[in-house]
Amino acid sequence: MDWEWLINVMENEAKKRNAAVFWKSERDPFKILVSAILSTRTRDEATIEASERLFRVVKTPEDLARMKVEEIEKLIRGVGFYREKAKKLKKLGEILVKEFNSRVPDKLEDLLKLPGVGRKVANVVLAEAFGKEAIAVDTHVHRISNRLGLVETKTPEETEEELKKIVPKKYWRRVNKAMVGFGQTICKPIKPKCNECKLVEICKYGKSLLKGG
DNA sequence: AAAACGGGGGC
DNA sequence: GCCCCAGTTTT
Repeated sequence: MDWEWLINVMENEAKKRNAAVFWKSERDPFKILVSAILSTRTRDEATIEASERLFRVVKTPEDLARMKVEEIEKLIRGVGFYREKAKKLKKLGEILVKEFNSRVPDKLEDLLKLPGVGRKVANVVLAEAFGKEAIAVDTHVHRISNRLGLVETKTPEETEEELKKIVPKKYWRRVNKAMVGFGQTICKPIKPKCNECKLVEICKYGKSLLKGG
């Protein structure tokens, strides 16, 4: 597989169609972490709006720790599970202050201890906030990897493991980002735009459609 | 391994 | 209005 080519195609399509990516042009690990938690089961457009409202008030873990849950709730309304997330964010602030010196940890095991942080969020933070080689498998990455025929997996965890075997490490971060943008714009869950897709010829799913499936 | 959890957008 | 999308946490 020519990974450079594959990733380029996906990146270009996403860019052309203005895929919404919540961490775009953000480099503060704390803000990336908070946005990533907000993004759980929520589209990136909604995540971006809520993040902007929240970050007008919240700049640091201390801010989250001292705010009332209801205040946080109001600011992040619009994302899924916003009441749960408000509680988690307050707790997140407290934990970061108490146990991590108000810094976002850069180790997977530490990140996974934080409320609202699972594998996907943790890997986004590692990749986007700390520039580490990590693959964050959300439903886009999972779906596209399987459609293309890169992997044949049932769970996101499997997808992460399999991708790590076949994708050269230096491409991990780009593959990550590229597939999310590509999934939002072309390779959608329902009605993917295979007729506009530059990858149909190499895509297991696309080829099966062309045959008349 | 499976289910619970809540809100928004497309048709 | 109904159907579909989107990870973490708990059972």
